[in-house]
Amino acid sequence: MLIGEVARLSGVSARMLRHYDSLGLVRPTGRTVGGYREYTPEDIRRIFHVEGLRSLGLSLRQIARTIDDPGFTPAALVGDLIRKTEERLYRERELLDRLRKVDAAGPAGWQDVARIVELLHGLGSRSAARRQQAVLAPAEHESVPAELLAEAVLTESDPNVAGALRWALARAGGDGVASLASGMVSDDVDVRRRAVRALAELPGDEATARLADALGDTDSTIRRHAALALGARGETRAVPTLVGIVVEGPSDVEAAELLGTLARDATWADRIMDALVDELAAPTANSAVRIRLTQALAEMPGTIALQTLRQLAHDDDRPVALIASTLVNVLEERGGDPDGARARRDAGAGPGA
Amino acid sequence: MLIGEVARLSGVSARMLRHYDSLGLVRPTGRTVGGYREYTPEDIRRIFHVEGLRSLGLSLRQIARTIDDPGFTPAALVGDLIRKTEERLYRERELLDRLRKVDAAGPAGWQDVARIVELLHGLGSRSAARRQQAVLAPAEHESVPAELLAEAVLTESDPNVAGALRWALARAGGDGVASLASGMVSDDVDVRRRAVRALAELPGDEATARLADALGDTDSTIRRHAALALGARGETRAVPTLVGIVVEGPSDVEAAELLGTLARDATWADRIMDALVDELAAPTANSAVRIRLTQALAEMPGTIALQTLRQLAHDDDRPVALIASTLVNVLEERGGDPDGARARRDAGAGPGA
DNA sequence: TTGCTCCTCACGTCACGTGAGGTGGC
DNA sequence: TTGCTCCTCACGTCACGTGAGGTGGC
Repeated sequence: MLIGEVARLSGVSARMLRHYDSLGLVRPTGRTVGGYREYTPEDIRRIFHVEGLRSLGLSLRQIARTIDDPGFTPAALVGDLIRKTEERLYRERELLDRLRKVDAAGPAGWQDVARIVELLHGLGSRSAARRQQAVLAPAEHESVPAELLAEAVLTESDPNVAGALRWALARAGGDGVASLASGMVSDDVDVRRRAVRALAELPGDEATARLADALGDTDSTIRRHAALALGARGETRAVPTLVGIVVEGPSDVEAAELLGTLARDATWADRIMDALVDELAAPTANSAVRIRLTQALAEMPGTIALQTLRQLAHDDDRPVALIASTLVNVLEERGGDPDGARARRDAGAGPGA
Repeated sequence: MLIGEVARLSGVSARMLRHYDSLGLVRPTGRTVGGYREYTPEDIRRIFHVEGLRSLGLSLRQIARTIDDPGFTPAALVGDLIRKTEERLYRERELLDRLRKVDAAGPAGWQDVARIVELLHGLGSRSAARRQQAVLAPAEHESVPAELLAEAVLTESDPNVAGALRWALARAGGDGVASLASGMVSDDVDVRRRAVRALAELPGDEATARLADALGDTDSTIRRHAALALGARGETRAVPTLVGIVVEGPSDVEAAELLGTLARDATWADRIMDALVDELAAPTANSAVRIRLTQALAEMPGTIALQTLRQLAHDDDRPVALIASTLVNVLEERGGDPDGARARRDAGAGPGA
């Protein structure tokens, strides 16, 4: 069979068949009188053998060795090819990830592209200092794609870098909310915690809505961050969780202050007072809890908590009674002072003490 | 800054920096009196810009265009790079899959490797005829890795090719059981059906154990195949499912014959009779079901079903009574004929009719 | 004078595609 | 004689590494 027909049959170009010949990989058994290569069926089988090995990624030189060198067994080389392929696969995946991030950022020109790549490179560094630098380096006028920052903040474990990322994200406006929202549904509680902290620093209704969702999270730290951020935005949805924070302890002062501010609305003043009084009467409330609740009462605006504090001044729990009576004195002295903060401080005991 | 220091700083070899220069990509702003390239900080920024674009897979020529041609915007090229990368990724995955299959087959020499690749290629063909040919082609003496056949049988939708694969798998011995077992836990019911049919044709205790597991499958077709195969192996575990097959209809004749064979064991004869009689009395049993059960009684060895059939000859359901009385006559004539099959055939009515 | 750095020029890599220029068989 | 197939030789691809042979600055 002449080279053209063999090429058609095997799918290997005539050029490559001549190349195989010159390398000694597949030498046609005969030649015609005119010098044409003549392939026997056995030669053709050999071509398919070679193509089979090539489809595994062997180079022509390696295939030549498989034929010439009987000691060259498959085991080691196949293992090596697997490792090499896995590595290429990994690099291709990384490349694709980078390309997709660049594409998503919608760069206007190649200068933008290079900047995004540089940022990605910096954010991907194993050194926290480099990551920090990558976040802080871009000049004022350079717009950094918020999505990239959002994605980075979800995986950043270093607190300083995370802080820088949240700061940069907030400065970039509300664009990262969608990415953070996807972090809020992660199975990884750490990712959700990072997401809620970043959302807390983002402006806008969209961020507020996500924070409201976070009030239903299974993790108490996440609920706490969400409630404090919502409270600071005047969102009364956070009230039950804020009361819970006062009960539990961590961030109770901040929560109490926010409850005081929210209680300037008359409707909510009643509800908040009711909630605090309920918690004071709860059978599970120990002394420390009741002290925190008493101190929180002092944050209520005007004198709406005065009546309750007077009753607490006669409480069976001595520390509670002492703090309550001090707060009563201060409140009575000040009269209608709408800001209870000074009153509480004057009561002497720090919160949670 | 001279080229050596730039190379150290940027990680780009001096050779490549000279190459960039010759391509016009990054021309150092100056030269020393001695002719040494001198790079300014701006030149170095440019090098990083180029490296950034290179990390996205742009060729040096493409990067040159991004610099020279202001109309050459990122959008189209980045999209194109993404597509190309996805395609390479796909091909690398396919290659890795092939390599792993070859590795798992543990070929002794390169001839084996080439044969396995050829088999994989054939099995992966879109043409059913080619797949068929790939299964049937290997010569008698060539050992085909059973795992590959097992994996192929799990995805083969063409019934002829699937039959050829099961045949080849059975011929290859019990080696494919592990792969088929992994198919038995697939979420895809079709995969499990293919697996059970292949297991049914494999010899050995391991295959038997997997078939026994399949009796608990949620799919009735799978339970049926498993029970029929187990029954044929004399496995009494299949009895409840075999009785169920008689009730349901499809393959009832085969199930009845297997129950007859299993009933040669005295202990099981009682249990099988009890089960059939229970089903005859079940309130859900309609006429067709009771006809099938009656015919199954004729498969019981000796005359153990004679008493029950005599009662059924007076059944309120006319067709049941007719078939039962015919079967009674035949059984009485034949006396202790241990094989009930002839008796049932003599009763005239086909099963399920 | 001795290292060191730099210079230019040029070959090799690897699996091909694509000619150029020429020839054999119907 | 005209197409068609085949022949050999050789260049180009792409991003480099690695010399060879030579020179400038401490």
